[in-house]
Amino acid sequence: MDLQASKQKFIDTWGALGSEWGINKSVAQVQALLLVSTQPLSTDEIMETLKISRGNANMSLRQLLDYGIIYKKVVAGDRKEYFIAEKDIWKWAVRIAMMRKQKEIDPVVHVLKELKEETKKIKTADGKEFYKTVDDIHQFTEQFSNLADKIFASNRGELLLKLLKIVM
Amino acid sequence: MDLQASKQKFIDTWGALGSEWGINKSVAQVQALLLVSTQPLSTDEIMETLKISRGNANMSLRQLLDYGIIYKKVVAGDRKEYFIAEKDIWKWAVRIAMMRKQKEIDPVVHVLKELKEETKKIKTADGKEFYKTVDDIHQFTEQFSNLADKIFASNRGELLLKLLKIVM
DNA sequence: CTGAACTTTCAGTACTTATTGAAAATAAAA
DNA sequence: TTTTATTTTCAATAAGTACTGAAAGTTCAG
Repeated sequence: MDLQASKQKFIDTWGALGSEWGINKSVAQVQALLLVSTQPLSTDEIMETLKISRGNANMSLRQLLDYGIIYKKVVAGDRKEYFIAEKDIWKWAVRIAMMRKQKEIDPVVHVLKELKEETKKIKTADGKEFYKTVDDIHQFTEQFSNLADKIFASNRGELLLKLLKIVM
Repeated sequence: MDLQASKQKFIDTWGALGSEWGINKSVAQVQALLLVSTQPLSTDEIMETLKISRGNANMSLRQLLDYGIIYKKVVAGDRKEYFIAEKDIWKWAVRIAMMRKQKEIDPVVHVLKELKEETKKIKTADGKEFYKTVDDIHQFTEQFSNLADKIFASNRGELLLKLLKIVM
């Protein structure tokens, strides 16, 4: 199997993983393609390689730029825009993780807090049981949220993980 | 706001969270409903509360049973099946996490290994760069996979997390 | 300016996933 | 065994999500 085939396999696998975790397949594939490309790529090159439309390519690139995990690269003497991927996984993965946490987890934690607030004074058995159920989930989530922040929201994540491996 | 409304808010929030993370909304809502219910519930009660069809209710319950995060409960003198939720979040959340890891992450790790194997002997700059890209992702993933296993695939997860909070 | 090169937008369409409801299957009671 | 209650299945349909392609918008060289 040649390198080109391996790259294609990587791109396909990455697209499938993305789909399963709520990231658009094309978006994931474009990132994968840029990750394994040695040169900056233009929209047309991406369209051709992935066999996707201009609209799709453009939207996917925009999204990845919004995420902050790819960059524009000016190529001298060429009017087209070129793109390169952030290659440091500790940068791009952490960025995705933090964004999704903020967008999808934090609002849930907020609702859990509200629910506890709303029901903490209820004295019925039913009310107390509900409070406990919500509280359990809230505490569980906060514990992981804390751990995630410590690992991700610092630039010492890699070191921390290596230390954990030693002590645990 | 009364308890019933709070329960509904919990169910809705849970359904939305599920959708965002690849778990069918109805499945998530049924689990939420059982989590906040003081008694075992029948299919009919679930259909009525969540306003979903019999087919949907039945499929959702079956899936939750497959996941192992709800149980059947026999009610004396009643022919219908009743259901209760596993209330221990350290049991059910860990189960979901491990199942998804196994189904969706592990195969990707396997492909990453294959890709490294396929390309490790390539001597071109391009080949070496690809190997490094894949290797970075592979190592990153393995580090988290290890941490996850230590926290989840043991029954001391809660203790571990508390210790981490102290030492980190 | 003007026109060519390039990018963005978005209505229409295709594809995927979720849901319904009724028929078939199963299980218990009469 | 027959009847009745209950569960399961699944074809049809709805809802949600992704993708296309062409038109509109933008930018820049001449």
